Amino acid sequence: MAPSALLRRDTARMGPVIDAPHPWREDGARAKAAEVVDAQLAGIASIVRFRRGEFVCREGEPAVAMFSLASGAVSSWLHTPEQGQQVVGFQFANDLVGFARAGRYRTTVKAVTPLTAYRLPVEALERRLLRNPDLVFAIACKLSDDLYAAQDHAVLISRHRAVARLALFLQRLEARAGDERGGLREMFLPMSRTEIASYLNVSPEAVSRSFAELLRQGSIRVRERRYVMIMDHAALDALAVEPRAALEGEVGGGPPPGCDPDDAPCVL
Amino acid sequence: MAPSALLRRDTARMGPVIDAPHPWREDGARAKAAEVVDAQLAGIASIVRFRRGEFVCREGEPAVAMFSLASGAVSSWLHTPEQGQQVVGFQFANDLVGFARAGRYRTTVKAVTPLTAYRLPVEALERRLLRNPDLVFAIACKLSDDLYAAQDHAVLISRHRAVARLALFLQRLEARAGDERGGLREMFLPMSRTEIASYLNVSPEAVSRSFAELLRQGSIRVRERRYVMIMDHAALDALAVEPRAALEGEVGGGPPPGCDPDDAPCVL
DNA sequence: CGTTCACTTGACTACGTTCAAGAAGGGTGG
DNA sequence: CCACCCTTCTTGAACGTAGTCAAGTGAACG
Repeated sequence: MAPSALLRRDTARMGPVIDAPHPWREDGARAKAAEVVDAQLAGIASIVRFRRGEFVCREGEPAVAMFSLASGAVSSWLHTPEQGQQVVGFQFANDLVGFARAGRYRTTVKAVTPLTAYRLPVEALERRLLRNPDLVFAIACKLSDDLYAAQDHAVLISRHRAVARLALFLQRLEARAGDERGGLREMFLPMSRTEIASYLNVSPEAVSRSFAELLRQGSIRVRERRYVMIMDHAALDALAVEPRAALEGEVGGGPPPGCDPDDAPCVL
Repeated sequence: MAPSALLRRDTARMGPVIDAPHPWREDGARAKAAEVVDAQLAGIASIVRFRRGEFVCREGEPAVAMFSLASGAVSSWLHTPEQGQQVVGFQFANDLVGFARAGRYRTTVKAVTPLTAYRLPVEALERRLLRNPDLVFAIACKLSDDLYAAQDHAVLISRHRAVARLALFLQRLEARAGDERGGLREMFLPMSRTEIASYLNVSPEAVSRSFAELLRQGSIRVRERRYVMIMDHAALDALAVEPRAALEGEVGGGPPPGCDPDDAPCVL
């Protein structure tokens, strides 16, 4: 059962789930009692399954539906200036994919495992959204989570050493999969080395070398290439912290000397 | 008036503005007639001003309000593993900042120009949100815009040549500032070289060298360090396209041979 | 059992970082 | 108004790390 850590889902309830932390509650409160929100979606959702490697949607094509992932994992891709594409994120159970701009999908979404999802047609979805503030609010919370993940991605690929990126990546995956459980835990990496390389923005070779280095120093243990156990979190933390002078200490030193001395912003 | 390109705002109307494109309309339709949405916010907003270098909010502090920017520009910072901080985005007039997670600000927001903003206390804001689906919907659209910007940021800093990053950055700034206007246009860069460096994830030295290179080849013209005019968009495009083998062509070749031959996902 | 693709390992090159020093801009004080 | 100071920015030179090309290994599948 270890491999399913990233793919697990509460199978007791059925139907699409929009589950995100509330931005302004300090405790771990959810955006809204999930049952209420999900009931709004149950009527318009249909179950779809994808095989590994299949596309859930493609960047630039007309956006006809969104997808709430029930089980499995996907990678989200974006075209790059040089005609290639690049992984900008991974999504798992309970995540929402298929976001659109100007009526077209923003990213290409590809199943990296066998996938089960709830398909939510946009017309019906939009009708419900404009009548249920709770539902939109829950989706907004989900969106901000995605925003934060994207920002974290930028921070991740700002580490220079490839091992540092991999170390951070593995720790975040474990945090996402493990949540509350402590102790040593093997986790399943559903994505290929190539996809990891694209996400970390390093060459596949560098990913290999970084895995090798982590193995060499004993911070991780790898089985069958896709099962990873973190043996030494501290060592990984140490790698993530690089000597690089990334604007240490307080940001930019506050108001420059040229500004008025009174500190408080004026409220009119 | 050229310098105000990035800072301009429709001064005809007053009050906070939530203005984002509708995700599912192909034309440039807005999320909702702005007047309706903004009227909801007018009652709870107060005007605040910040001087250059002042902080609108700080990462980790209790989130008491959000801010709708009326004029000026800000930079958003995130702490990095090595105790430093890093620019994850720039926001301008009509943008929303001060997003939170678990009751605390997610980023540090710093004014890079004199700033005017509408302050929206979270309690009042949340009350309005939970009663006005249109309002939440508009904010969700804004959030997805921010998400896309963050993803684009990741794509931007995936270019390894520093000139490529700068070229892309300048083009995006111009696109954001200029919108519809064609032709040569000088634009104002409100942020410092150091902030640009942090956002592009290169050293300040590399930013200098990249500016020098763009100048040398005549693609841009710079005045007083902060006024830039793009002379040759094609040259900048060419720089942004690097030889790098970034997974060219179709992503990952579709379903691997191991999968069933039938192509369509099964809809239950 | 053979073929294919993904992954790994090795050597060379190139770009950016770093360290160090110098130039320029803005603000303050005289 | 000018001179001074501080900060920011620019330029230069050596090092380090990842990219690239190339070959080799392993696994998965037919």
